[in-house]
Amino acid sequence: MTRARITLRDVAAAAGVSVATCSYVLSGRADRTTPLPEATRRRVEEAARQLGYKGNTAARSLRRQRSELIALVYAPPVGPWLDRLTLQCEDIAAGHGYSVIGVPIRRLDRAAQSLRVITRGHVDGAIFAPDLADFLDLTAARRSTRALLAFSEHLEAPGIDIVRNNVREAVAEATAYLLASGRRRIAFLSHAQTVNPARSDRYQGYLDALGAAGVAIDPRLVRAGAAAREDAVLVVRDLLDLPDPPDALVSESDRGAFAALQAAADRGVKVPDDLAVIGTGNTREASYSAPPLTSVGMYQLDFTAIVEALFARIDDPTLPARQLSLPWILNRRQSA
Amino acid sequence: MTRARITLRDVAAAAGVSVATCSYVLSGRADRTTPLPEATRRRVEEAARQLGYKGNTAARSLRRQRSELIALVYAPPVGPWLDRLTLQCEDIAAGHGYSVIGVPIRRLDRAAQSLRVITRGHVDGAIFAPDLADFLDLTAARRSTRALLAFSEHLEAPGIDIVRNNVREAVAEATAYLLASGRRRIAFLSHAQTVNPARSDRYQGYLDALGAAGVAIDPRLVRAGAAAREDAVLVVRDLLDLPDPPDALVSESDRGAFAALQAAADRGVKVPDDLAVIGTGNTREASYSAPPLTSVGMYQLDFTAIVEALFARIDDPTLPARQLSLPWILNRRQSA
DNA sequence: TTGTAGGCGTTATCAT
DNA sequence: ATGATAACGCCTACAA
Repeated sequence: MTRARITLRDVAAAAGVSVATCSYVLSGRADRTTPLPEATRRRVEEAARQLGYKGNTAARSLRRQRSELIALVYAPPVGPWLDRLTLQCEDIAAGHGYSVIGVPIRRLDRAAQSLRVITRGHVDGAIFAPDLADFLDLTAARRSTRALLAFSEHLEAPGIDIVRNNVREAVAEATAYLLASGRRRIAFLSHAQTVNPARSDRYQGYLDALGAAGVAIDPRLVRAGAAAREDAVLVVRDLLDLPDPPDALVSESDRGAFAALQAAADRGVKVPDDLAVIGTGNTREASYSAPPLTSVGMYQLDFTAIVEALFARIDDPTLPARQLSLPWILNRRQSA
Repeated sequence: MTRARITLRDVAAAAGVSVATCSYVLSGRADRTTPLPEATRRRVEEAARQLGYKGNTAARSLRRQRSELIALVYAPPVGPWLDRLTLQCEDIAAGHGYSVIGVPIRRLDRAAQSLRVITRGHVDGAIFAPDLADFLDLTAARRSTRALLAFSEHLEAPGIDIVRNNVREAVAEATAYLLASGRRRIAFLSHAQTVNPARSDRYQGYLDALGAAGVAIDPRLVRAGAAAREDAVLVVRDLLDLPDPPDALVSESDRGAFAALQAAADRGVKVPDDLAVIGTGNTREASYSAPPLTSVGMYQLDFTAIVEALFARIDDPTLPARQLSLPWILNRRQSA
């Protein structure tokens, strides 16, 4: 119980060889010209197993200048796609001898604290999930790690690989889809306090589609302040009580869309017949709502190339920054 | 860009003092008998700032035999309570100079891989969220870290602090609540393949309450196989189609309870009038369903004592294992 | 085929 | 009041 930690030296003593040999056997990817004889290798492995040798990450990191750890930075709550990303990260990381840790950012105003794991040099690389990198100061992180990769629509930073989701185009496509099905009074629901065209790709996409179709924008149909679900319900009720209510609604979030479904039920408005609803994010709950929510977002993704890009940069941090693409799509369900 | 990492030696050179002094100024909590003169301290701090000195965690860990990192191990998807736990962990950890990392266990069969962060000695301590510790082999983890704390109903392991939630008692209370409101045909819905009384505290709680009230168990009302939501809907529809259908339902998960709400809607059965529904877990969605779901689970928690217990054990791993308690309660909403 | 030795960057224990 | 210096445990070029 109180027995000291087993070190390489202990193993070496037990196996009757030098620590160097043990190191070669147990963790050596050293390109030795000649491999060790089977007998020695076995003796060392046996001794290590018997003693329960665990190695010491700190010592190894110090020596190798690598922690063999990558971080996945994200903002809860998360949906299925982050699950997939994590799983794939772990697989690919394992292939490189790396482990993956999660860094949940609960509150943006404490991000710096959460990111200490990165800024203090605990990890060799980090992946930033969507809707995060644009609001974070990554300079400290960039200096203290070998590789950074961010899902972001706008960020451009030297030495950081970026993944674009083409959110604006996807929302435009969704809006166009509503227009194509004959809807003309399409509302837009934002979770921000005020709708700032300059800051919202989603709103821009909405505008793009209406503009392209030559449909005038009715400012009364553009509503903000739908951050909390309760507020969103009130906002949508208000929309439905207009003398000329919307016949469709695009929400900047799935949460707002769920609120719209609820408000519609409250008012006896049928979805999708009287009101088509499209959410954004394609969260897990979208499949479960009544009716299931049509939502713009990622789906069925293969993140392999992205994770490999991170490892490529870990191997060679001087690589030119790359832009990768992972377009959002319209996931059609029953609400529109 | 390619400039080498700044080390203490660089700072020392710049400040014109020794590395020892720098170490003391920059990170020394050593209880020196006498504090350093203000002038020296300032000179060092200035030099460090100018050079952008970051420190090296690996070296520090190696020397101090501490990583100043704790892990929070959990199984997604997560609800609000894990958010709270994380937030409180981060606060308390920060007070101890520690950072928190998340270790999501996506699949139990790969847990060992995910747990390498712990078994390889990257962290000084780890907290295991509920429904995890009982299915994991913690021996490797226990040996490679200073402190372990697990939310678990049954686990008893030397040197691991345990938090009990009293799940069985809470489900019994919920069932008793249904009985008290006059329900007699109370169904039980399990997400397991078969209902194994020996392994399910929730089912045990259900049995306890029925037994105490002298209500006979109708085996037809006990259903398993409700793991996926779609399956659960079918199971509940089947229940509702019985000649003598249930007037209440206790689900082993909130997911199953949502399915019950949906199945009830499909069949025109009113909740809670014709069918009272109680879920388990008190997940975030419980507040959002129609009607909002009454659910047994944790709520409004203060994890301070728990996290502090972990740090106490980090400070002194020889502490006797403690049992802490954090009872589940019945969170009443509208479905029962 | 195996061992020796130097060093990764810090911190702690002495000296000075 | 400050500075040498020896670990911490591991990896690897080089020597034997």
